[in-house]
Amino acid sequence: MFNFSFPMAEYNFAQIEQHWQHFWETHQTYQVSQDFSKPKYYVLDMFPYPSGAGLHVGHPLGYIASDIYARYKRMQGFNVLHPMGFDSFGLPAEQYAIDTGQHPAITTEKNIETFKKQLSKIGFNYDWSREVRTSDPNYYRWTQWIFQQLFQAWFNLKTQKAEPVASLIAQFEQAGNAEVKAACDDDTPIFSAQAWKNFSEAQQSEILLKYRLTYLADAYVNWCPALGTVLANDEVKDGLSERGGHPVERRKMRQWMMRITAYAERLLQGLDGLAWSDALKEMQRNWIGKSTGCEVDFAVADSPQSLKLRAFTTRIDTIYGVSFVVIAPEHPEALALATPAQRAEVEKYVEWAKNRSERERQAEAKTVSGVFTGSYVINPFSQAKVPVWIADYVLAGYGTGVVMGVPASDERDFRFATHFQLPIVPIIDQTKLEENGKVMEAYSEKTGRMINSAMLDGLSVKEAIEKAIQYAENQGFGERRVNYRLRDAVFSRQRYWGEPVPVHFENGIPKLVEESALPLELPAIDQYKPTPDGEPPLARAKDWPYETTTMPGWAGSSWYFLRFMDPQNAQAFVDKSTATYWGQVDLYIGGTEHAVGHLLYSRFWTHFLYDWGCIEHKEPFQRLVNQGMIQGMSALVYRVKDSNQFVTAQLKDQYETQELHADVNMVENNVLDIEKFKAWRTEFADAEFVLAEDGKFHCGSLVEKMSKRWYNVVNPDDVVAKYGADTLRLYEMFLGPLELSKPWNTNGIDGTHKFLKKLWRLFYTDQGEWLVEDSQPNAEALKVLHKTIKKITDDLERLSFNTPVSEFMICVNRLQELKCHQKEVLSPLLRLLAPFAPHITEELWHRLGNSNSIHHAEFPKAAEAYLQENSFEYPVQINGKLRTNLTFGVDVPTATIEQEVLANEIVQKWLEGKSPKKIIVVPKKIINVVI
RNA sequence: GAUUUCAUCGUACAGUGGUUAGUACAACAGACUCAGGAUCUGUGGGUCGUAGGUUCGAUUCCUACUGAAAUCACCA
Repeated sequence: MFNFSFPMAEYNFAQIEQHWQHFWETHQTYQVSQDFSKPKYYVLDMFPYPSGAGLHVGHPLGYIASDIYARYKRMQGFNVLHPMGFDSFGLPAEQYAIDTGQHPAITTEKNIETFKKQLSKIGFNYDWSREVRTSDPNYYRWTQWIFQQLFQAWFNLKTQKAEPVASLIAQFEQAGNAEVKAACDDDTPIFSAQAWKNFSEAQQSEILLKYRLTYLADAYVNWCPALGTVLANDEVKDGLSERGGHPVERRKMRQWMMRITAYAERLLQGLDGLAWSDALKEMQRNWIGKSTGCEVDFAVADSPQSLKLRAFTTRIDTIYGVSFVVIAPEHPEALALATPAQRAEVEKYVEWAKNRSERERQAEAKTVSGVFTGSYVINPFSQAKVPVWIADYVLAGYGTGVVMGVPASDERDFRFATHFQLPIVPIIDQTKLEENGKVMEAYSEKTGRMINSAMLDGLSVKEAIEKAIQYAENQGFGERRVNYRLRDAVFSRQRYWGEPVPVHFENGIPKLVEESALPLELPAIDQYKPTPDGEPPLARAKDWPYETTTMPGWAGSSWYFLRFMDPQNAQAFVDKSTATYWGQVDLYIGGTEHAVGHLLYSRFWTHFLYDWGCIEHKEPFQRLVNQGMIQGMSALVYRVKDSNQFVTAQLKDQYETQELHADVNMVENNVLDIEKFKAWRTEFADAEFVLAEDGKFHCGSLVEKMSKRWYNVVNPDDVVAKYGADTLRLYEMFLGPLELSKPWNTNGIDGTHKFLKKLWRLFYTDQGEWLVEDSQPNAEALKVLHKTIKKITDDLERLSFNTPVSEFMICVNRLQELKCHQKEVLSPLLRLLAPFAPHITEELWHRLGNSNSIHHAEFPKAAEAYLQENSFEYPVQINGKLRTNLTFGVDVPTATIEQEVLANEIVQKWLEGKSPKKIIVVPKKIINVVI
């Protein structure tokens, strides 16, 4: 049945791996069963964007870990779902299309094939029959469908869940919107039932958009001129686009938005139940940025319209220290507050602030700028009259866009007040003062007692906050309020290669495309760039009556984990009972770069789909592990200045040299292959080399990002060709803990390869003679085996993938010492190792005479019986120093041990006749006699 | 600045309130070989970041400091 014709003397990984990969594919070894009676386990990798560059050794790290875990769980009897797919919409393919005119679908298809070919060589146990691609119309039809559901939903704050818009309309018709508590736009007007009925269709549509979970709105967005599109907040880093690093500016545009803020509280609370790293949860908490405080009204003095400015603060206790109020330049009342005398200056400032890019604004965060409006407001607590300023350190999008300036207790306010010479009054007794009584620096701690604060004097900060809020609420000029830093997400992209938004417009009113018309497929267009008058690429399509922006990259990835459960379903995005069976992803492995993007959006959509009754779980990913980045280890050579002479690393300090990067593929264990180096580039062809004492040329090394630019990219294909997939898998795990970032250094790979050879030697002599015996193994060998089983199982349970490799090495070394070749030991050992090294174990498993796949065999269980000892040799310490060893049975009572220890000759000698103060017996550990 | 994580042979990682702190690579020596490679055998190498504390006993627990990494950072 199996062809074992190749030589057995050597471990021939190339033949073994090719043979079994083919076997698994033809026998569909990894196809997931639809048997819902078995316990399920869902192991998922973050699916990749198929870039043209292909894989480097960093990519498979997480895939290998999840692959091992999935195999482990299957061997334990779970029905394991372990799929793979592609996040195949995205910018690079589109950029390439703009440059070459080639349709992005074609390049994407090509890239996916490359990826799959590379992945297949590593021996993953993906069920490829479940593959999904976000750019496939059969897939994005459901992305569009989910979008439509969000459009038809509003978030009821009373029930804390999404409900159909129809129920909202019913309420409007009954009683207007005064009693409706909903997550909605801040500028939503209050109207009566009658008013609602009198609204035109367009007006009603506008109102409803303020409630829908996906909606059109004029918003300040991150516009990236270089990419020609808007970006979400998490796609912008330090004022530059995450992709490409282009400048980003603020621009007001009408955009599709996602009302993720509706779920802010649930997204925050939900974190508590998840088995994610603290760091990651903290990042999400920071991003959501909940702050509890109070809104308070400042009436504008001498205002004919009795205008009020509402400020948000977490420190209402400091209200008596307010010496000014600042509003954001974008604040709607900014110009209205300008007195005639100040008007010109205010206009100038607002104009200036508007045109500043996000980057400039952040880069100059420490420089103070602002302008006085000429208006004053009344502090409702003290009745003090304070000036109103406009400054761009106040953000329009957070809170109310109005800040009360308390320079003595806020650093930014302090800087502002100092710069514009506004009064600074200390209101907490801990505030540091100069000798002349001036405030030295802002005191922003929440400890101390209030001073100069009338009714709050003497209270602690906490008490003062509580009292002030209650006072404000009683007096009707303020209320308790929770704010989130989280913003609604911009959902429009002015690009081609994304999901079309399934909406058309009738007289400017957005209407959903009929569900039966989905998928709304991407139209063919002549060029992939914007139209000459700046419209998105889809505006080029003939007869395209639909929305011209497309969805962002995160749309398709926000629910793909659900599609894997039921990838072919044409009736629904996932069958509900199937989704109920598979439920949450039990283990999700991926990079930390998606901490606040993908992982937050996916949680949002999953919460929504739960509310909508489509699935029965709220949180998509129960346990999540962030694998670390694999960095590159660059090789450096040192060239003597102005010459073609190179110096070995040890001697470089004796010369004046410059560093050059050499390709790491010409370097082994830091030794440069000089011939390859000379052939690498013509300019090096006749280079000279100053060698080290050992006659070799050594390179320096440097850890940096793996990148073509540094010639330090290692392709897994090359490693597989040289050592085999099993070695690559073991080595990637052996490099270190999964979560840690670590450099790829091929130096150690020999070690893992040798290990596999040693394993082979347990089965065959170097002459190819079969060594395996059916005889009974001795107790020692069994102990080694079961100790290993226990350790490996424990390690896997806590997702430690590097330690088992070292444990396997110890085990094989020990078995070799013991000359153990018994089947009864080797068979469980193979099953134990199978998740890590699936090819060699499958091969040896069949050579042991098995006909089923080892990957469907049972994972061995540790038997305590083999691990137990019946006696223990105790180290005996006198005052913490080892003096002798004594052996006792494990069940001897400590009292007996104490007696016998004291009676012992050597102990007696050390006691020198004194009686011991204390005697400590730790069972199976140690005995310590204290004198 | 805030939060989180971390610090153990030359390097990368294990490990532990308790005897002599392990594994791999690298280094060194030997066997085999014409030689190299491969293989095998053996050897050396660590005050467990620094300083305190708890304890009979601390590399392990606690505190401070130092250093490193990641994320966030005008969010009122």
